[in-house]
Amino acid sequence: MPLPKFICGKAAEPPVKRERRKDARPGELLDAALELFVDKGFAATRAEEVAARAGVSKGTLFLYFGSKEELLKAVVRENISGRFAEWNHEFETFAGSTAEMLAYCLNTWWERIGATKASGITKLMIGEAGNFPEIAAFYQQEVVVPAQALIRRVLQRGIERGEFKPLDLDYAIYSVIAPMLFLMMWKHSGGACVPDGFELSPEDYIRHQLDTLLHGFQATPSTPAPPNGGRAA
Amino acid sequence: MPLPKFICGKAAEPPVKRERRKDARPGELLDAALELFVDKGFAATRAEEVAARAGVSKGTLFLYFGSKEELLKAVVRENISGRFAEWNHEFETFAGSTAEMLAYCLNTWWERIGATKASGITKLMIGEAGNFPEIAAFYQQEVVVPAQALIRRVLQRGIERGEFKPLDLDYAIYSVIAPMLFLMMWKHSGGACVPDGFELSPEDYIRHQLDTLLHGFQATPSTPAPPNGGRAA
Amino acid sequence: MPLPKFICGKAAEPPVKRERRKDARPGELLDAALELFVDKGFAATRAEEVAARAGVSKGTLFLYFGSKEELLKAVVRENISGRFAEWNHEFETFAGSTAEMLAYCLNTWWERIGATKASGITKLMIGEAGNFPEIAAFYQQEVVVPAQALIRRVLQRGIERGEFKPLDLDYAIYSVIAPMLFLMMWKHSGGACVPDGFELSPEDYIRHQLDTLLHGFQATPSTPAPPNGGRAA
Amino acid sequence: MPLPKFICGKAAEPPVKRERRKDARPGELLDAALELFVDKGFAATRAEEVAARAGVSKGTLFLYFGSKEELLKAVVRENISGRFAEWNHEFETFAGSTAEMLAYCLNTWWERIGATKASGITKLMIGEAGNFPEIAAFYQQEVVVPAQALIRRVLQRGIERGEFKPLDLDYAIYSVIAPMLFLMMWKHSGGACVPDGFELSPEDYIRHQLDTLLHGFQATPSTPAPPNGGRAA
DNA sequence: CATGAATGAGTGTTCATTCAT
DNA sequence: GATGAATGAACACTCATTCAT
Repeated sequence: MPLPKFICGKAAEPPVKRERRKDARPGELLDAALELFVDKGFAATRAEEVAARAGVSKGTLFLYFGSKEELLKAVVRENISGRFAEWNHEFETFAGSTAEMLAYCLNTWWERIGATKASGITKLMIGEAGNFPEIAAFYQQEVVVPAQALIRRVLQRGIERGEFKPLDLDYAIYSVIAPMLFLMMWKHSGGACVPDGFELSPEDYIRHQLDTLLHGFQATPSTPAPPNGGRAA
Repeated sequence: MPLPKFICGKAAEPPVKRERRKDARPGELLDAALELFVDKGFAATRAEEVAARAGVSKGTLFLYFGSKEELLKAVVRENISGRFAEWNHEFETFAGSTAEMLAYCLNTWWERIGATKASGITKLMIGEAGNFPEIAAFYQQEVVVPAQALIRRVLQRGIERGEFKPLDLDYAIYSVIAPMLFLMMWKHSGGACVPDGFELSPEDYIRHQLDTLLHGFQATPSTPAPPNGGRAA
Repeated sequence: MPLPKFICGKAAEPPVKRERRKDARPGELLDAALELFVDKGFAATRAEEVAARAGVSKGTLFLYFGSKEELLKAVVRENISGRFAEWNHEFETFAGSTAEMLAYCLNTWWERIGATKASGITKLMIGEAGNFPEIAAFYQQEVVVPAQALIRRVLQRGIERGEFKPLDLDYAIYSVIAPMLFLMMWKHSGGACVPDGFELSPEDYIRHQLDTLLHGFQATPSTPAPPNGGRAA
Repeated sequence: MPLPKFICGKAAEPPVKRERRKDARPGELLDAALELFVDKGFAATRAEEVAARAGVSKGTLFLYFGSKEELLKAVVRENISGRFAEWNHEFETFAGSTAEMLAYCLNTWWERIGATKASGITKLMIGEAGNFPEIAAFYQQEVVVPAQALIRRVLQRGIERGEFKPLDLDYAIYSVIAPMLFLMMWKHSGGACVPDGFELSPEDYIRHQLDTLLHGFQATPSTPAPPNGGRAA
């Protein structure tokens, strides 16, 4: 029933270069998966596409990852683990002012995460958390919680050193996080958050946000808070 | 096989939601679809689930919507149409200060959109924009662009009336949008943006953000801008 | 992307007669499955083949049976349940000699089970018991145990009534069962037990076996064989 | 690579199963395959499992056997070759009574086949004959036919020597075969023929069957049963 | 010779979509 | 109109087989 293999007049088609690079595969697959999952969503990405983009066959994918879901988990782990340990250390030994610290924090985040493919993970998680509670929990515990803890510590430091006014940390934290979230959505939401053609310099945006944030955080012992600044009813 | 529903002679039986008015069907389907699409993602939601939640059969869904994709489009359109026309009008005739206007703007947005299921659409679009460029374009044009225009107009008014300092609008806009985006993700990201147990009062959060924003926007009445405000290196 | 359906010059091919006979389906599928499972083994039978033989599409199969394994379970149940209840009753009220009873037993078994497709189930179970312990247990409990109990009761009766000599029932039972097993293998083993062309009359074989069995069972070796020793009609 | 077989000068060193002699490979693979095929069926056994059990890699299996099917064929052939030649000889020169001969026959069969893994082949063939007609034919010709011929010859001898009454050999043969078949199914059917916990002594069972058989076969209707009929030692 | 990474045809299962009732 | 039985294309995953090392 199967047609003869070399029926076409051409020469015997090169018999499928079977490379052999066991160690390189998983990484390539994870990269391919990250990109496709972020672009098209988990459910809409076919396992075979991932394999193809990594330059291997479908079977090979399952040689390294037991299932598509395992692949997703691995993608999340791969792009996250260890980031915060390193980061926390940097901040424990930071010498400058807390304003500088916050600036360093955001800029570094952009460089290391925001500007890289890793930032797509957040979008991915937003879309799939509902279907994969296990992965969502993992992400939350490995990323969300440490990230917030880190920011909280920075702001706390500012308050303790008298650089920042007494802040309601539970809210202030999200003043810091929201802009980062925004940047990631700008990059990955396909226009669902920012009009397509919009030119945005993330670095400028971050600088801008820092201005605003620090302006709001700063102690300003002299200037009394505006009587009731534009506060909404 | 199922017994007739009202076989028992007794009286009781409250108005029984009537047979289900024909005309209401599409709306119920759209509601069901919105909820499920937001919860589980488009691809992971089965057409039959939507139908079941709307209390109709699978076939009926396709009677009203030619395909699952059409249903998605309709969901997006349904939850957006006309919002901005109404809104724009309100703001053209707004009398108070621009600070009040911005406050009104955010609070109203929360009431009418943020707090409702409609806010899930944004999450939905973020996840599916990549797979449905047509819908993404539609959403952008019908929602994202008008929304930004509206905010831009508000900020512009503040500047023109001397209430706000000269702002770089292209960036300032996103200082307003980011917090709203954050609130929507807080509600819909299933813990991918905010730790699960975190208690947040959206109203307080908005008030907080307004404080910060207005503080930053305000036209330095007396105090000269700090030499180099907390700007980060 | 998919090619137009009716591109070929012919008239529009009859659009797939969609019959609609819900109640008939499961039975047809079970029959088809029994036959194929017995012929080719469970693992080597494709779900689609079963569906095709039942005249439905692959999807329809899974509409009625959650999985191929469920189908196997259903096949086993379908062809067994209730047989023994009925049978036991017949024997409780049996009036004749125990020799006649045993003859009736074997002959009836052949008519109702051995000669029908149901006899293939035994072969099926023999082959698949290792892979489906759950089904094997079910089969054992529903078929093997009751069958042996029934035969034991018959032999016991013979002994109690002085028709049979005192038998070691634990072994005697299998003298009765082995020939039946043999007949099933003859039918279903594809020549692995009996040479292919061998003509065997099951009825004659059973008569033969009965002769031998009764000869061996019968009490009073001194007494000349009864004029027509318990021979069954 | 494999060391010379008896290189070690010392005494101790029990044969240590040596590195694994090249020549032994196919045999080990055949043993492993037999066991797995019998336990799980042909289709449900993975080539890799067979290799693993034989202590070699998947690739090696295909070095010795062109395909899984070839392996099956080899398993069947391997466990059959020459058995009957040897056997036939033994019987041609048998000196005792035919009753003794039959007893010897069954007991020897149990020792050499029934009690060994080879008995699983029958079960295997029963299950797979349908899918591998070629193998089935081979098995039939190499095993089934000779086995029946042998038994036929024994019974014939009994008749010719006046030890047995005139038997309808076509049926009598199967009175001998059925119990052996039963024993194999008892061992290999996973409870599909005999309830799981049932304790059966094959030797006792065979003795029992011999009694019955000889009782039925024996000539001399007038003569009371011989003091110790053809009973086997 | 032996290995095990790589392949891809094959199969169970799902689900959007159709259509006879 | 409404229904839900039926369909079949699509996809995750398996595993016999190949072949570079």
